[in-house]
Amino acid sequence: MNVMNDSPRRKELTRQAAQLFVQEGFDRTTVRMLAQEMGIKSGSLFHHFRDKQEILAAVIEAGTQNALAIARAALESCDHTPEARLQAMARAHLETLLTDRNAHVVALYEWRRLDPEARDHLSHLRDAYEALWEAVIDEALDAGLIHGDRFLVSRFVMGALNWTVRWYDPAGSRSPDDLAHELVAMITRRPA
Amino acid sequence: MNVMNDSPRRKELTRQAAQLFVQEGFDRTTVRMLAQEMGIKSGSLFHHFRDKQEILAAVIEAGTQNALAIARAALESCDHTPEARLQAMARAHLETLLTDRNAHVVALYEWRRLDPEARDHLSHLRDAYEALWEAVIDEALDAGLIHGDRFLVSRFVMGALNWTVRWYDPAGSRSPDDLAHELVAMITRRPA
DNA sequence: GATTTACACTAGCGCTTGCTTGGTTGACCC
DNA sequence: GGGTCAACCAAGCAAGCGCTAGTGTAAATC
Repeated sequence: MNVMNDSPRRKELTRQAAQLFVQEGFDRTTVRMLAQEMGIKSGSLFHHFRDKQEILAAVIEAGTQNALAIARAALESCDHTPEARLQAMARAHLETLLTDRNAHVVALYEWRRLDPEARDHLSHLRDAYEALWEAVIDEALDAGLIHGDRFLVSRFVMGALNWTVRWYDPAGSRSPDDLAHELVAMITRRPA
Repeated sequence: MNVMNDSPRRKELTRQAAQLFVQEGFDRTTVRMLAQEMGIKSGSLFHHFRDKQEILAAVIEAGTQNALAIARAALESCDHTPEARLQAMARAHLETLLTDRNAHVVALYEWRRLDPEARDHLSHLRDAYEALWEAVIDEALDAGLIHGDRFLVSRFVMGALNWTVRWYDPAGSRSPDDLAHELVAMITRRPA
């Protein structure tokens, strides 16, 4: 057995699993369906993953790592004004929906299906991502760019952004940049 | 069999099912678990519901009808200013989380588990609810209370509100009225 | 050339699933 | 006091589930 390594093969299988989990939901996706999608037999699947739960954890971990990397890169390469940083974070968040949508949908919808150990491990990753957001929102509050309760504002913003996976069409006419711009304009008190 | 009636018994069973669906998720909730929670045997369940899918549809329908009724009542009893109406809608939305949280969580998380016919029927109900929101947002836009793209603003607001089921604690110190006030203040351009 | 490693296969075990069947119970009704 | 009917039950079926055991094999490593 080959558990918990980072082989390219395993990464590719994880990507394919993410798509099925989105289509069918984790519980409805059987190991036989996963295997067929991957072009192998169901028994062979357990060479790469200890059990079905581990596939879910791998999908969510990959998505969160990706989001974290994109957000960090965006913060490093943007202007250091609170408004620019706010917008960079929003755009980065929406860009992950382009590059890795399946994993993010799974992370949002199937989080509760993780067993306690995996949830514990992954919640640290997610906390790191949310900490980035809260820092940026704190700066915007301090600068007087936005007003209100720190806790509530960050929850409302995260909600608005996470909800986009329900309706955002990457093939449509609106770019992540447009959406980020509109969102920042909505919550800041200056005209867009 | 007794399908698709509105007996009080069925309503009570639906309420109990909602709780289990929230705790375990629809797919993980077995008919035996449902029956035990209801104090009957699993076979008896199919006297009240044609199949497991119909229980899910009943839960979601009850929650959406409830939300629609509360929102309509709130709009009728509030001031006719755009700001008051916006706030009344937000507060009504959050109040449904107090009175009928389980059903709403199920509607948000398990919508995709509905079969096509049920989804078609229920999406009309949901559209009616969202139409209320879009009308109120249109008024606020026309009045210059908020600015921006009509479609995007309503999606962002719905996202912020729907996301509250993830973190809002009804037993905490913040009332639905507080939250509604803060949200409206965040998106309108006047100080709170 | 022998051994190890990575990856895949076949076959199926033990269990749970949603749902059905055929029948019982007790309250109400003309 | 026979008939009706909603509500429930015991028993179980057919299908599908996650996962395991044991084996084959080609490539890499020694």
